[in-house]
Amino acid sequence: MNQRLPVQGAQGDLLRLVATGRAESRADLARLSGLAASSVSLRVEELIDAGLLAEEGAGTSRGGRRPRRLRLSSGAGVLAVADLGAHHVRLGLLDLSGVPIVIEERRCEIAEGPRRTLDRIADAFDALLAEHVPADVPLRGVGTGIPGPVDPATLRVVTPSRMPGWNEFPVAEHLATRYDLPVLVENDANLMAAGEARWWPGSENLMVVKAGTGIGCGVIVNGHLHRGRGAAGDISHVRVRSDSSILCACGHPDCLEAYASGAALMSALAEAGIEVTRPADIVTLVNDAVPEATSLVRNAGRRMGEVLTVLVNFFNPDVVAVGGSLSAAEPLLTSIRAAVWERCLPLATRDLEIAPARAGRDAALQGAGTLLLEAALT
Amino acid sequence: MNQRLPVQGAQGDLLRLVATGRAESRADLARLSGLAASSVSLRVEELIDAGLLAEEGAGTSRGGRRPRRLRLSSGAGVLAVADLGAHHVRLGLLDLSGVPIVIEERRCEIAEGPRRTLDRIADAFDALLAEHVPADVPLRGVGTGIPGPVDPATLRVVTPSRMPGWNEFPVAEHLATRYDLPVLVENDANLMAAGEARWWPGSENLMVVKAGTGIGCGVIVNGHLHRGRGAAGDISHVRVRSDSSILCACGHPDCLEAYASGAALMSALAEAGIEVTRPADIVTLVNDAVPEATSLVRNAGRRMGEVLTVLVNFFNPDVVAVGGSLSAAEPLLTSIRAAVWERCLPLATRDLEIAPARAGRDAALQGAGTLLLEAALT
DNA sequence: CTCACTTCCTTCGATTTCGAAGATAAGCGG
DNA sequence: CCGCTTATCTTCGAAATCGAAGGAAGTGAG
Repeated sequence: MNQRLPVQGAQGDLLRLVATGRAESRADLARLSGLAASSVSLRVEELIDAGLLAEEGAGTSRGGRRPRRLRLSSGAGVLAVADLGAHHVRLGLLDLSGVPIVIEERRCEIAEGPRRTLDRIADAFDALLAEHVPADVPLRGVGTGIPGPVDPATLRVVTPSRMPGWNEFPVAEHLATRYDLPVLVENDANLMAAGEARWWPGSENLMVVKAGTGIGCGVIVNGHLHRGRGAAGDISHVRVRSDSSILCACGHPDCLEAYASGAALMSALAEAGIEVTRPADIVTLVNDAVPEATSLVRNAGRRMGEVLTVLVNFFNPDVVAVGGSLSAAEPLLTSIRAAVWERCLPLATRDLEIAPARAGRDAALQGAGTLLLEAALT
Repeated sequence: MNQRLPVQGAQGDLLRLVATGRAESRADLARLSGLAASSVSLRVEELIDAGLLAEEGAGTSRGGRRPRRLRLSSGAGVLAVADLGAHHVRLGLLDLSGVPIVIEERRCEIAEGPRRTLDRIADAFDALLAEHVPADVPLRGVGTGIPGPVDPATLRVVTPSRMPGWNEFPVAEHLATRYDLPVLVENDANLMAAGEARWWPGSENLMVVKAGTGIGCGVIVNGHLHRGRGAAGDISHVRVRSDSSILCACGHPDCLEAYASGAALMSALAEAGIEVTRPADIVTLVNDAVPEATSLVRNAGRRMGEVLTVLVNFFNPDVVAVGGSLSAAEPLLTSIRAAVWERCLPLATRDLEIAPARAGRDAALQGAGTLLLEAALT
């Protein structure tokens, strides 16, 4: 039903390796795919004839003949991706290697419900396609990130906390009525993790924490997004050790989110008489050395670190990447690190890197691109 | 260097599918391996000629012709596996499908150091081989479980807590001097998890908790043992919420192990004037309805449940299997369940099964068999 | 019992993949 | 400039794999 890329057999694997940037030459492909060099040459030939791959000059020598560089042909197709937030949507077009063609941000109230929101996104896609993509370059896939849990089996939104009207809405089906293409619907933190993974080559196991208004987390195991039964990666409703007791929106007391999320920090600041409207404002306050803000952020980092301690011991990742708008506040990362180093097993922290996210603002869109390419090739 | 099984190419995959019990017929193999039915027939023919596979009667029809059942030939080889504890070792021989040929338990003090201990094990292997295996049936691999952390890169023991003389000892190298074969050295909880995984067909993501003298945990992700950087699965040194403060052997206060391990329960019972020597004795007390014991076990279960809550939200497994000698105490599982159901996200517990381990006492040996077969086929 | 249907397994020619050998194209040291 | 080394890529016969077709052996409905 879905119009997939016209590739068969081993071609898909080769195309994927080039698209994800892991391979740049026929020799790379032979090494990474496990195929014989001769077979690789044959398939690459076919892919070039089909207009999907292109040769582009020579790469740098590694001591012998220089490789002939391969890249995805710009006519191979584009992907339309979006990342939905509470009050805005970030969306754009990528080529098949995940490189942005155009990305923009629009206001968009998720509370307007799924139909209007999704139609707005689709309209925006159509406008961008008309403006930025030649008519003969095909759209190969459509994907969106959702700020709530998505059931991977049905691609529906399930029990979202701040998305009235979205519960059990069949997002993928709705988009599929407009696009006869592979459709991706995924939690936003998961997309961010998938996007971040490309920036940590060599690291197979990652935790990616999104510290923004809420606290999200995505998990990469063996280079692939781990979904579990659909809810994997949640860390925001872990109970933290505390003297006081705050009731979280989820109905349980003392969730991490109630202490360390951007939303929690903003209300704590309000109580101290400092009004802010976005988590990014907290970063500004910290940079301006407002003591209340710094202390709050440090506290949040320590609490997040205590939770991460458990998960680092258990999951033992290579990297914990911290992103989201709050992550720009230096003391956050410092406090997370301190808590994890102090409490974790030496074996677990031996080669662990706790670092700022590398993918930047478009991490989720890039992740959507990666996963969509996978879907279009399978 | 290591004498591997005389298989090449696709033969290994097919043999593995039969050995692990996932395939019983050529048709199964075709479905699971992705090979064409004709290719499967050819390879199976070769494996039968090589004496590795055997045909054995007919299976049950699924609505058409009955399949011709395949099993590993009994002459294909045996595996020698051991599971080392603090004061004893459980060891035996398995056929290549992991079915026990002979298993026995011997006293053995791990504190005697690695050389004497490992030589004892090897002597026991040799004796069992001489007695139970015809001389023309080859030994295909040797493996042992270690009650401490094992670095998967070097197969050495690293910073074990109750194994004097073992730190940094190259266990695999030492065994390899006696056996020119694939050698497996792995943490005991990991082996147990690998063994348990076979008993949960259809479940790809498992947590296996071993509640004995200590608290161990192994993780199966996508059907494979997750090692992380070598320390994955540790849950015993997570900080628990507590009014009091107990210093754990690891140097940190309030580790789960200090509250909920068999060792911790035994010393708590001793304080109440009830002397026991093994965690299994606690189970007896609980079954005899000794109130102190029941209350302690219930408390331990609750604490373990609180820790598992975090991990279930994060990892979102299909199954949490609870084994180890303490797991025979009913209230343990009940309290774990109660804590997890109460606090976890509905999406995470929707289809979650928290159940007693199924593999029984030989779980670790079976796991060693599974992993060794893998090693012998790669 | 017969007939339609399903599943299992094999046969055989077409296709794909492999791998050894060689051609091509660099870097490097004298 | 010239050999020596390294790496990339192609050629071509051998081997593995595929897939369509068909035979074998069962189930179930009428």
